[in-house]
Amino acid sequence: MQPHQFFKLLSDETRLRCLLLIARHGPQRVSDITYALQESQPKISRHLAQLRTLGVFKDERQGQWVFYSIANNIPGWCRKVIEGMAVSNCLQETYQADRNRLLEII
Amino acid sequence: MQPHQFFKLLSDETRLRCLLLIARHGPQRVSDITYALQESQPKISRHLAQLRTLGVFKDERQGQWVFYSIANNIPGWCRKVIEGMAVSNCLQETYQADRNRLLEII
DNA sequence: CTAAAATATATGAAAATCCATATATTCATA
DNA sequence: TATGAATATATGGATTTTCATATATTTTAG
Repeated sequence: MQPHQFFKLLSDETRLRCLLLIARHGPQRVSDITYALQESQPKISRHLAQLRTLGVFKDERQGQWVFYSIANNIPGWCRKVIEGMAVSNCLQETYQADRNRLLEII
Repeated sequence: MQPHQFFKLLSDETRLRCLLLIARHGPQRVSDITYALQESQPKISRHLAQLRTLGVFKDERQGQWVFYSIANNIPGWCRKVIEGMAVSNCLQETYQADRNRLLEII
């Protein structure tokens, strides 16, 4: 994965929201991410697929659900960026609201 | 500047090359960046303008030349990402070649 | 000193490409 | 069959790039 490709993933707010949610709260079902972000299911599915295709996420089916999580072999510099964001104070209401809705249901 | 906007800047390889060159070697003239990256002058000028418009770069005219450099008031989380990249081992031939061409001429 | 040429950078307009989204549908599992 | 997830297609819109040219500054010629 080239640096600019990784940053392109983070350049879409929906994908960034998915990533940060999972970075903070661990593996999540598509349906729960969809609810937390209040977006359509195909939209979420598409963005998760992009994150998976470039190797940032892995997916795992458990019965009727598919869980997405951060791939365990991502490059160190990616992990550093992700974790840097997760602890940063630059994240606004949107991200906080996502988290609150997720915590309602998990 | 919102996180996804900053990452969108880094999502274009030309902009990332400009940014990393300046992050490592300090303020540079447009013409020198153009030579280092071996791209057309208008192309470089437009990408530098984007980085400036969002507040990542500042520009300063010195006679006939315009120098671009990293703005001194960028958010800490941006600086962290930039410096993280600059010392990372993920940067490939392209970036190294840019640097070599720059060092030829400065 | 002034006018013209040369150099450096920016920009308007058009073309080409790329991206995100919506809707409808399909696939997979229970 | 019902639920959860993925995909196909169409579309609108944004982004990138190029070409030609404009603007600004410096240098050179007269």
